[in-house]
Amino acid sequence: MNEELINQFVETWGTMGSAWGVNNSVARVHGLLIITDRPWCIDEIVERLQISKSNVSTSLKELRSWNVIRKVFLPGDRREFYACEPDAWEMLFNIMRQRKQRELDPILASISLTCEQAKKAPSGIAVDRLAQMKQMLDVFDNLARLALKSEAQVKALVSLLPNRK
Amino acid sequence: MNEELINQFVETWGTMGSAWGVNNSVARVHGLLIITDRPWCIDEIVERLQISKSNVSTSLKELRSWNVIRKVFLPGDRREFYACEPDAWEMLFNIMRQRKQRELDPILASISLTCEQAKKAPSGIAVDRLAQMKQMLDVFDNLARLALKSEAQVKALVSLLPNRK
DNA sequence: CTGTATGTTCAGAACATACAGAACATACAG
DNA sequence: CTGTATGTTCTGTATGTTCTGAACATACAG
Repeated sequence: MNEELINQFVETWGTMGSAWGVNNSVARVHGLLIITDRPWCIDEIVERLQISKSNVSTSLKELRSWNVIRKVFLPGDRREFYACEPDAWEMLFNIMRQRKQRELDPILASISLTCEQAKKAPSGIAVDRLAQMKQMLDVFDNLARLALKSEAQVKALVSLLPNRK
Repeated sequence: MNEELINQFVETWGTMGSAWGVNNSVARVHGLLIITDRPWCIDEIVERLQISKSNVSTSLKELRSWNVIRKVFLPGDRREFYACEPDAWEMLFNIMRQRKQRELDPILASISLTCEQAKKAPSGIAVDRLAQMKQMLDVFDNLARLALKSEAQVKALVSLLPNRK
């Protein structure tokens, strides 16, 4: 078992999480499940990552809410194990779905409202600037919708992209 | 002057910032510059947003580092004014450029390294899972490269997207 | 039932971040 | 020069987040 490489990946994944607003512990647990590709139970994770059981429990709950891990029951074992979503793109889509819903949709609603009001208002504010922002967010919204509606096609499409030398 | 609508937008932009890992004050200042579309000096921002001068100064510095605002000198006024990048897409590209450089590139480098080592190693880790992750990050890298290399085309392309009803 | 294994929630400690105000730096007017 | 206007950096405090260990809940074996 190549402990050191696992650590490397887990810490990288943790760092990446931090950069994107995901708690470090949560991301490390996720990283562990990704890189080892086998089910882990809480106490094994506690032991492996040297963090408290409550922290692991909370992190797993968080990961479940993003639909990127699932419970696995091993026959003859009372403990609950967790394994990560096996398809990386599927994982990404699940995260996108959640983030769009939690973060993009409310913002878009709010900006649209402001935009509407601004058109009627006596003004003094940059109406077309505001419209530009709304338009940009709309584009994201549409891209996300398209991608999430046609997951298979997106997967196929990205595989056509030129590889960097 | 429509104070209330400005507040609405500024707070929304601040909230959005928080969701994407940008400090709330930084995002609010940015929002103010976006929505009013005219140059502001520090003390005006202090007065308008009711935050300290040091906070505004730091926030402006941060925004400058993302290349989304620029200094403006008004004739006959010693103060430094700031206005935001006038083109929303250009603003987005500038942010993408910075985030890619600061966050994606280092992660990609680290994962690539781990991936190489894993191929040679005695294993026990999920090599193909790791490769899948690397491949996904590569796709992002390529997409970002393409977009940033052909900004005009991207702007043209997104305008073709279907609008939501 | 009862005791043990397992998992979750809670409360406070440790840590990190954000912010205001003070101190400092700079540059210009007179 | 000197004093004032303007901006930046520093420092301590307040606020918020994360993490641990303990308390609590649940479920199963015997």
